[in-house]
Amino acid sequence: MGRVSSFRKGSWTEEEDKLLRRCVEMYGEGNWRHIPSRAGLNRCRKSCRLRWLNYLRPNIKRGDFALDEVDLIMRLHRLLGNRWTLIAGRIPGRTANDVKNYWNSHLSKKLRSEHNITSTFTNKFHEKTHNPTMNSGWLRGTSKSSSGDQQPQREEEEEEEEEEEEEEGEDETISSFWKKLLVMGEEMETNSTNLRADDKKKDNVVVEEEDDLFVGVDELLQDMDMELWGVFGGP
DNA sequence: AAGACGGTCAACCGCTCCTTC
DNA sequence: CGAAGGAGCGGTTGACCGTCT
Repeated sequence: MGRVSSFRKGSWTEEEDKLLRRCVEMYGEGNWRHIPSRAGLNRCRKSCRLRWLNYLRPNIKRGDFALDEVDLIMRLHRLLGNRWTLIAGRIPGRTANDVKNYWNSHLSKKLRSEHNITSTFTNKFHEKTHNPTMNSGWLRGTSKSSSGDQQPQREEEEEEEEEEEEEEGEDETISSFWKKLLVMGEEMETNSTNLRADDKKKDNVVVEEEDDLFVGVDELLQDMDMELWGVFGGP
């Protein structure tokens, strides 16, 4: 019904920020449908939510990314692909939009230039990590479409890939690596779902839990890296 | 000095997923 | 079980700013 939206668009004013902040502090996060009217804002709920999440929420870090943050982003992106909210969830104080922007403006270029000088096998790994089917479905364990019947199919595809790889003469480290990757991805998805549920209850609790998770994932990633480098023939 | 160009970031859009009935 | 509406996500856009020529 091609009605032109009457909602205001574009940059937020200080006054609008103030109204939104006060409203969220009063009524809490969530129920974004009611926030605009409660706050007296002529903005759509999406716009309000985004503004709060990316800019107004407490504990948001601004400014340059630290080296360890960049390192973690690169590792997690290798593991998860463009799952920006999952990646941002492991980096306290950073939003998905921040991470995505930083990736697009800094890291993707860096990666591309490194990409050009890596081996053909590295290319193969990258293709798999960035496979659209994996990005859209394989980690979304809670989704209707991928919960029951998708996984076996994915495993079949994996087996086929593994067979191909064996035919190409690459050792079985690769298949165990991908199996581990799948399991880890699912575990992380579960953790993140739990965190999101908690997120709605209490923000400061989330920060603590995320810190714990941050450490856990980092250790796991270090383990993964050992295998990864083994596969790549790196250090 | 000024126009062109490229980089960054906030915000929007369209789609998918989840929840409720 | 399916439909509808709400919530959330990732991709893309466009304005702004700094640098280069």
